[in-house]
Amino acid sequence: MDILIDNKSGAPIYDQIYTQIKQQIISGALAENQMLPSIRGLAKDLRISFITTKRAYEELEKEGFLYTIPAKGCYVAPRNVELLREEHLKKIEWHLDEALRLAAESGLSGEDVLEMVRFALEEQA
Amino acid sequence: MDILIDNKSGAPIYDQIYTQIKQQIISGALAENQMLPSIRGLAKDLRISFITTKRAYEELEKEGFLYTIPAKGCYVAPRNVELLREEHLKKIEWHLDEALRLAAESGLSGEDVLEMVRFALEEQA
DNA sequence: ACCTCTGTATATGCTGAGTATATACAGTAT
DNA sequence: ATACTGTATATACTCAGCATATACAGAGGT
Repeated sequence: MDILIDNKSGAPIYDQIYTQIKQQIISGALAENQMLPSIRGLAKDLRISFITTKRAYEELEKEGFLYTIPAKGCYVAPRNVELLREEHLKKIEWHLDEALRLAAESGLSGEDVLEMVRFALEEQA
Repeated sequence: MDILIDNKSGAPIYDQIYTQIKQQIISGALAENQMLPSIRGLAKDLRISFITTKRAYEELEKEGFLYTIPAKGCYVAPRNVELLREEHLKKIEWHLDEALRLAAESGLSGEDVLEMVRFALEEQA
């Protein structure tokens, strides 16, 4: 497990850990159901509090990248389609929110936006 | 000039002022070169510090929505409002298209997306 | 049983960004 | 002169975010 903490990076430690592990899971460098380093072991390795590694793991678990068995360890979650769907949904929601925000700034109503969506749908078809 | 401050909204006061004036400029409710209420007058009106109204005006000026003549007043910047609206519209369309594209990839129907928009609209309100 | 490993839960200290403010200043107009 | 404009600087308060120590509870090998 190679995690590098860059103190100059400005990014929070827990976030650096979160990002690097997430990448390794997505890239397949970490196999499904493989055991991850313990939050305490990794913390000792990086010379930080284990609460910080725990936070990174919590974040990853919340997003479904790993699962935890108390008193045993943390494991890479089997990557399923649902997970990717969730990510997609978040992106879609973000785009819609952004569109609505801009619409509000331009004085457009929600109904106007709905109309634009219907129009775009017809275009597609 | 009708500005409403909602203390329960959670949004900062300066931001509420900023957003409402910006909206009125973009929508055309305020004409080009029209004089805006003085930061002090508006502040007195809203019963807040004039520093807060100043901050809203500063933000608007930084984005080019108004210009200031010291010791005289603040004025709506001459600006092709139509052009600005067009830019906004393009952005909105792009976001919607992007959302629809991702939705299609996830196997969501157009009606699903419409439902998401309606939901987001309720959330906003 | 015991010790040591695992993850969990709660409470604490610190820091920085964000928000709103008063007060003193300087230019314009009547 | 005075009554408006906007400007500049310094201050107080709050709150979210980050990292932490300490105390707890279950699993497993010696």
